Amino acid sequence: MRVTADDVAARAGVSRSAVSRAFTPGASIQPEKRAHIRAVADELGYRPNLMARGLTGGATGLIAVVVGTISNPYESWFLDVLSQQIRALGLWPLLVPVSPGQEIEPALDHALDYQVDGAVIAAGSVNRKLAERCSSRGAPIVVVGRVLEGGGADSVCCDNHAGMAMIAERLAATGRSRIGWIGGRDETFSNVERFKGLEAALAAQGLALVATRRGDYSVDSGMAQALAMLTGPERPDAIVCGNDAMAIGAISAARRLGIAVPGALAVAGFDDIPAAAWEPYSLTTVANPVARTVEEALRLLARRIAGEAGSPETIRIAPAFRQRASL
Amino acid sequence: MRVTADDVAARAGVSRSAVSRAFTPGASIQPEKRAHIRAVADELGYRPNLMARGLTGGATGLIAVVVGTISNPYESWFLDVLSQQIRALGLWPLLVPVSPGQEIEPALDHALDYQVDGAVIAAGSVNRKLAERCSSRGAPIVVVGRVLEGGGADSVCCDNHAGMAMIAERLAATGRSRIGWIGGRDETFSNVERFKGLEAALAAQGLALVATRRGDYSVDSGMAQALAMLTGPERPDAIVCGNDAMAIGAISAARRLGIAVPGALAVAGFDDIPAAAWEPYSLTTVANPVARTVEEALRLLARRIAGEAGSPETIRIAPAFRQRASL
DNA sequence: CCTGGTTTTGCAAGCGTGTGCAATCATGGT
DNA sequence: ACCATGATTGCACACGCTTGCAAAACCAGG
Repeated sequence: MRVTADDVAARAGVSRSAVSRAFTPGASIQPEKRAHIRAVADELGYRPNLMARGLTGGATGLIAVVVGTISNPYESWFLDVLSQQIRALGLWPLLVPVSPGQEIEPALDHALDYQVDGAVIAAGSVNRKLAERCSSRGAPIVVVGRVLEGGGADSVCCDNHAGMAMIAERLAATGRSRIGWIGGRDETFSNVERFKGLEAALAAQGLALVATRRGDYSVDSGMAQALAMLTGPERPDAIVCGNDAMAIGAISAARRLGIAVPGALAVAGFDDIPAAAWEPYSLTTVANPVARTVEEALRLLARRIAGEAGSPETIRIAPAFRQRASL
Repeated sequence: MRVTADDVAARAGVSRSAVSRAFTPGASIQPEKRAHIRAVADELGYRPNLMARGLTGGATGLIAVVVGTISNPYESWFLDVLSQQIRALGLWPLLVPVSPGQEIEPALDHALDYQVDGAVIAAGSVNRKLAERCSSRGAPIVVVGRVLEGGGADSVCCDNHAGMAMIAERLAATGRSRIGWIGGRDETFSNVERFKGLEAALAAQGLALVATRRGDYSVDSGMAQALAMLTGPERPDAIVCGNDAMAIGAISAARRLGIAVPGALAVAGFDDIPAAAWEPYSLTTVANPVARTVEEALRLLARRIAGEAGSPETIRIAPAFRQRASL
C-alpha cells in the first residue's frame, strides 16, 4: 500500500541505504545516483516516513506550542507570528491548547511523548521542576511572557516596568491625578508585574492609585469593571488597564456614561493589539512587540536544541509608547 | 537515558509485551498485573514513545489543521474551538499555517509525512485530486467553509445564501434601496457564494446592488473601501460586507464622514465575531456558528477515520440573524 | 483426576528509517 | 603496473513499540 524506501530501492536498483542517503543532505552519495533515486521516488510517490525518522533518535521537527485562549486578540496574533516563524525554520508547530486555570503539566507531558524537539510555552504556569523534566526528556523549553523564578529555563518577556513607566509619565504630563487600575483576576506573572510596575512608576511621578479592580482580560469584563469604577465613589480621571481588550471595554463604558475620553477620562491599555487602532477607540497604549518576542524566543530555543548548554537567559523586550487619542 | 518498555519490563519482572498491553486499552491482561506494571512505570517515569507506536501502522493521534491568517478574529475563534474539541477527542492538532494565496499542497504533503490520522482544512483551495491523495495516504480530510466541487471529500459550510437572505429581508423591511457590497479580493468559495447569495436575495426583494468593491477581509480595507464608496457617486444607503471585520471598518468610515448609522447608512456584516457586539459598533450581522461547524466537521472526520466509506457528505450549517443597531 | 475451553503470557517478527563499519571502487602518483 | 588514498556502497543492527501465534496457565464440568 504505502510506498517505502524499499520499493524505491528495488525500482532504482540500489540498496535501501542509498535511498536513505539520497534524502539526507550532506550524505556521501554520487550526485547522479542521488538524482536518479529522487526521480524514481517522485515517480512512485515516495516520501520518507517522519515517524520512522524520529524513532531513530534524530530530530522530529516538532515544536510544542503551549498557548491559552487562542481567540484572545493578543494570543492569536502571537500564535500567528509564531507558527509562521516555526514553519520558516522548517519545523512544525504541535498545538497544545490549555484553558485558563488548567494545569499545563499533563498536556505538555503528553506532547513530549511525540518526541518534540522543543517547546514554546506562552500560557499556564511553569516551575523549575517542570522545565527540568522537559530538558531531561530532550525537549528544551522557552517561556514567553513571564520570567521563570527558579531560573530553570530561558525566557522572553516584555519589559512591563518600562511600559508602565511610559504610561505614568504621560499621565503626569497631562495632569491626571486620580488613577484607577483594572487588572486580571489571577496572580499571573504579567498581571502582577504590570500592576507593581504601574504602582512604582506612579510613585516616581508623585501619583498613586485611587481604585483597583479585577477583570478577566476580556472586553466585557473591562466594561463591567470600568462602569463600576466610574459610578462608584472613587471617580478616577484616568484608567489604566492590564491589557488592551479591557481598555477597549473601559472606553465603551465611558461612552455609555457620557464621560468624554480623553477630556474627562483618560484610558490606557497594554499590548497594542490591532483593535487598539480602530477609530472609535484610538487607544493610547504600549506596544508589546510580537515579532521581536517570537524571534528571540526561537533564537534561544534553537540554541538549546543545537545542544548549547549554559545558564538560562532572560530577554526583556523593550516596549514602545503608542500615543493615540485616549490619553 | 530514556526509559523504555524494556526497562519497565525488567523491573516488573514481566515481558515487554506485557508492558505494551498494560498501556493498550482492551488488551488481554490480568487486571492486577496491569496495575502493577503501571505502578512500576510511574515510578520509573516511563511513557510510551508515540513515534514508535505510530510506526507500527496504528493511529498517531495527530490531526493536521490547515488554517489561514490566524490573527483574523473569525479564524482565531474557529481555531480556538477546533483545537479544544480535537483535544477533547484525545487527539492532537498539528498546525499547518498557510499564508493567503499560498499553495496548501506542499505544506499538507509534508504534514502527511507525520502520518496524521486526518486533516481539517479551513484555508486554501482544495481540489478532488488533492483530497484523494490524502485519502489514499490514509488521512481522510474534511473541508470547512467551502464545498468541494468535485465532491472528493466531506465538507461543512455555513449556508451563505440563507444568511444573505436574512440580511436582504431586513434591508427591504427598513426601506433601504441603494445597496453597496464590499467583498473579498479573490474568488474564494465563501466570497463568491456570499456575493451571489446577496444578489439573488436582493433580487427576490426587488432590490439590486448600486456599488461593488473589493477589500481583503481586514478592518482597514473595509474602511478604505467604504470611504471610497461613500464619497463616490454611488452613495449607497446600506453597505453589506463579506465579513464583520470589513463591516467594522465601514462603520468607522461612516463615523469619520459624519454619516449617521443606521440613520443615513445601514451596515451589515457576516460571521458575528465577538467585536461585532462591542458597543460603538453594535453591528447587525449573521452568526456563523463556530461550535456547530466544528462539531460536524469532527463528526464527519471521525467517521472516516473509523473506516466508514460512502460518498462524500456536505453539511450546511444554518446561520442566525443577529439584529443589533447598525441595520 | 482428566478433558475441553478460555484467558493470559512470552516469543519473535515486523513497522520504516538512519548510520557505523567494512568492503568495494575509482583515482592519481610513482 | 602497483599502491596509497579517498569517495561510495551495502550489510546489518538499532530505534521502541505492537501484535499474531503458539505455548502455558487457568477454570469448570464430568
